[in-house]
Amino acid sequence: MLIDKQSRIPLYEQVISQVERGILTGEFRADEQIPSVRQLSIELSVNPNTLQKAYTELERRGLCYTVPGNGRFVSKDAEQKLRSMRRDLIEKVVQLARELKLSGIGEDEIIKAVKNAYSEGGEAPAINKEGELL
Amino acid sequence: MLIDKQSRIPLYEQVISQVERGILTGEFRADEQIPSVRQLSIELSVNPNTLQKAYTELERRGLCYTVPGNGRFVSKDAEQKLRSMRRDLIEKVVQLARELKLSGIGEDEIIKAVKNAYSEGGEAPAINKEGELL
DNA sequence: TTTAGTGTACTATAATACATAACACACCTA
DNA sequence: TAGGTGTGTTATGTATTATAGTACACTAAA
Repeated sequence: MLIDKQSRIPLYEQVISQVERGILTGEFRADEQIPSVRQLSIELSVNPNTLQKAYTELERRGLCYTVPGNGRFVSKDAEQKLRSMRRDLIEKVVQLARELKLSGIGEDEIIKAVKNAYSEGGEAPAINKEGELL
Repeated sequence: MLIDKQSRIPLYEQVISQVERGILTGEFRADEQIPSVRQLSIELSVNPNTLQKAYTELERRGLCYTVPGNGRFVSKDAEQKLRSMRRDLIEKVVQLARELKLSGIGEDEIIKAVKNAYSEGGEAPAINKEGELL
């Protein structure tokens, strides 16, 4: 598990993403235990409460469950649920794009805006060697 | 000029990006005046101080200059400077990627991480209809 | 039973970051 | 002079994030 303490992304959100990524890649399988808040707090040098927040959210999403006094485990349908959730998000994007198209906004404009939005959040603008917006 | 007040990206950063985008697209040309802090504060319903912060940063980057009592204008070499700046950022990414490659980390892993990082910041995870990480 | 490891809950605090409000001042143009 | 520019300052409010510290209940294992 890797996190970036310099990032603008909150630590607990990074942890959520990392666990979700682990589920999708097969690193964390159904009914397998995920690292405890205390263990992970040491490994990442992060406050246990921060991890508690991340895990609570993962549980709210139905991706893991708790066995009191024992630990936290990946839900049986976690992977399926994750793929479903992400498909839904993609679908929303598609729907929005359709509306924008009807409004007369060009596809290039949308793509530029999206990539521009991404570049704003990070340090690597979407641009080629000639300095052109892609 | 469009901004998203719901975005995680600070308003002043959005303004910076929008002006830079305007310079790259030719909307703002060399020695042309850009909207004043007061004018834009009304247009966007944003506090003048927030815009002042954005414009100060643009000036620090050498992309515009101030004529006291008159207004703020695009630098002659703003477009060139912007393209150069963005080329440098791309180059940094390339350098970093080379180091990671030498460390034995696969290209796919880097790309996944980058796209994952982007998806963390927004609402549209980089993933296909099958729910696979791209 | 005891111990150690789990999750959970709560309060308080610190540290930032962001945005606004409300000024005052200097400068230039018309 | 009047009105528009930029600049600078101080104070305030708000939200978010992260930490510290503590306490409690549960379970597995020695």
